[in-house]
Amino acid sequence: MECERTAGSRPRADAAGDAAFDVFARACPSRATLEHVTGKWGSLTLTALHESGCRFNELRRRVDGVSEKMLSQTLHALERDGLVHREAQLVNPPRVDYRLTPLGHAVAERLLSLIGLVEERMPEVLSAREAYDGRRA
Amino acid sequence: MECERTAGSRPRADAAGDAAFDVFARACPSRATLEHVTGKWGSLTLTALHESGCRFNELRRRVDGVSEKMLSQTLHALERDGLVHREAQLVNPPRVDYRLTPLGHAVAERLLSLIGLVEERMPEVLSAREAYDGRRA
DNA sequence: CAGTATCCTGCAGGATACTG
DNA sequence: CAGTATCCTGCAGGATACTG
Repeated sequence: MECERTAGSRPRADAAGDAAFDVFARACPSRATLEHVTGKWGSLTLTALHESGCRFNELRRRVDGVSEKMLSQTLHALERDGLVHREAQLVNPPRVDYRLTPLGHAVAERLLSLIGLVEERMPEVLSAREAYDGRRA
Repeated sequence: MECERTAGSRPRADAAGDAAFDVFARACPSRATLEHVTGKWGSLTLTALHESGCRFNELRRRVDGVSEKMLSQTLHALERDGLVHREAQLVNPPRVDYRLTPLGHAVAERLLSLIGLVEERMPEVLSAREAYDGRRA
């Protein structure tokens, strides 16, 4: 599943006369998934669900600051990519549980490894920032 | 360097009367670095420089689709965070070389590990998408 | 409870022009 | 070559209201 990960790489429209054809749609599909995973709400949702599955409103509380709209949208994207499993019980009031799929857990682990590294090394980052700002002031 | 990673978590302004004080500035600083690293241009720049350091315009060619403005902005953010080292030679025409710092390489490796996983497992993602779209159509 | 539907706006980031 | 400065616009995403 290797392909150009470059974002703007627009494969030239070699079939002529298809001006309306969305060349971006042909861009590497893994980029979209990566954006779902690393985006602000996606990464927070993934790490929250990595701890344990839960219901919609509980998730809203765990992912502090997320709106209903964005959480719903994020969950749909992650479910569509096969990272999140949604299980709705047909009861009243409705009860819907979300949890990560095995793939979702695997992705969350790599993501947490990256996050962990950055957090560990924040002292270095912070002093680099001071040095950088000092050079300009 | 552990702290709440939740994005909207706004520590309540406990010191009264500082309405103008930017509470967001107190949010976890690692989140900003994470966004520089995982953002569209940040991730592309990091992986490009991980292969080898290079000059500005060479980098522009490697990171296909990036504008001068965004590449410049991205490099400043990564340099400020201590992930990229910038070395300018005072010659004419100017020559500036960019390369990753040791921290930059460490971060790039974890990032590439995440990207690699997602690319490996794209067949699963793609079939999950088909299933999801099928359920709705 | 678990969402969807609308409206609206700030700002990321593209296009373009200019510079040491 | 290696950038900076301006202008401008699409759209991510917040606020608000509504629903099965």
